[in-house]
Amino acid sequence: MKEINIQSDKKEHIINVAIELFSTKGFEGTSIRELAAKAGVNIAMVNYYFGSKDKLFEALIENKVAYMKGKLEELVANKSLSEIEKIDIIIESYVDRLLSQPAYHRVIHQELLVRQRESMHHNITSIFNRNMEMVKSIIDAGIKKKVFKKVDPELTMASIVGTINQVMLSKAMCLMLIQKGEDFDPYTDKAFRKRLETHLKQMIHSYLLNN
Amino acid sequence: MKEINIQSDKKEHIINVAIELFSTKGFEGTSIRELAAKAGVNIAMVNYYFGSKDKLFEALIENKVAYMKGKLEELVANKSLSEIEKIDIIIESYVDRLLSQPAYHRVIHQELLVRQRESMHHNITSIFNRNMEMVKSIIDAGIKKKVFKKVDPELTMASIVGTINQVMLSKAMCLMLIQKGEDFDPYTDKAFRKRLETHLKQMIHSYLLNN
DNA sequence: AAATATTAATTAAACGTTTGTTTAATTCAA
DNA sequence: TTGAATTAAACAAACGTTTAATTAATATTT
Repeated sequence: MKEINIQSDKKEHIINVAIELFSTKGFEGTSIRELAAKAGVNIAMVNYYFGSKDKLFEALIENKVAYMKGKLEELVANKSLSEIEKIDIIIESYVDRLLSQPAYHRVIHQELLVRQRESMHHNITSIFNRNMEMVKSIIDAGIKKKVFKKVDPELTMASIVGTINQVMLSKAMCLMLIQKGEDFDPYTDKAFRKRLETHLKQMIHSYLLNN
Repeated sequence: MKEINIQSDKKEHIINVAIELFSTKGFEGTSIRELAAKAGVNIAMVNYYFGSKDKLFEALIENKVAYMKGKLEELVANKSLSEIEKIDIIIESYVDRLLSQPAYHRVIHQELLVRQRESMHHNITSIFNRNMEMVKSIIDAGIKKKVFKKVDPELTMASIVGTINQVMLSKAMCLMLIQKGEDFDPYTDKAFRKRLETHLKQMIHSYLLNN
């Protein structure tokens, strides 16, 4: 069984090590030598598999970006759910997605923050934009039905994602925020995930809902 | 008049060029040669003034970090303002501070995201922590007086800062968010600033206030 | 089934650049 | 004339990448 897709396994292993290193040292701050050493492969293997350091980075992004692709479209089209239920599901899935892959999302976050590789920057923003359109259409529908107040749909989206991103920004800051010791890991802790979900739902509910 | 503090002027000029470059290319992604060229000085001048690239970065951070230092303490102690008025002032000053220096705060943001220079990371988080304590004390006071609901003070802070950070993350994404063209600059536009302030105040009001 | 040929995976070494930093000489200002 | 400011050149180290040789695995032929 081990023999099946050895190359893919090794490629994926390199990608996973790269995510870990890029997330804490940045793309430019990580050398191929360091990456190869930590992954336990020869320096030349990275270029052998991916062609270049830049292409490794592209492969890293595309490897996981498809995740949750059609899910939002399904959710919007679903007619058996109310608008606020849809918003709740979005909050839950965003929290789940970001907290379960903190290193990967920190890499994406970096790429959004700097503008070194313009095409990749564009890829990420356009994906985010599509998600934004979906959320906006849900909020607009809620406003039309007068179950939602006349809020700012775009900035509401920014508040949901921004709150989670703020917590994901730095483990050290997150620990300060929730007053825990260094050994505590907020991103795997179930109770913290629940706390974040509850806060977001309550805040967004009181902002969106009439009465 | 020009002759007064030529060195400080030049140091500050280098710092300002560095902020611009670091914010779009990252610290590791910016070379001293590129920085010197853009600042119109010799390569050796950077080390002559700051000692090293790392120390330039430290100087860059400390140069502006003191800004708004005591203001929050004053605000908390002020007895002629209600809790919600204090929160509003905090929102206004955060929006103002972040939007008027987008490049600088993107550099800080990067340094929080990666953990290359541990001591600087620690400096930034501890400053943020002090601010957080202040906001928390205001919210706690509001809860005690029963003008605020029993909310999550820490995550409320995360929502305020996180919303602004989300908008500051990428100009391209911000433009998508607010559906404007490439030539529009959201960070200098007064109307956008007002829009962000209004959204934050309304959201936080409906979350915090009883009735 | 064994031997051979072919392709893929892996390696150590070297490549030319670029990096941050330093030197030693020169210009400028007090 | 003294000290600071500025320069061009050189430094070693680290960078991403390539090469050429070797080992391992797969396919083909006897």
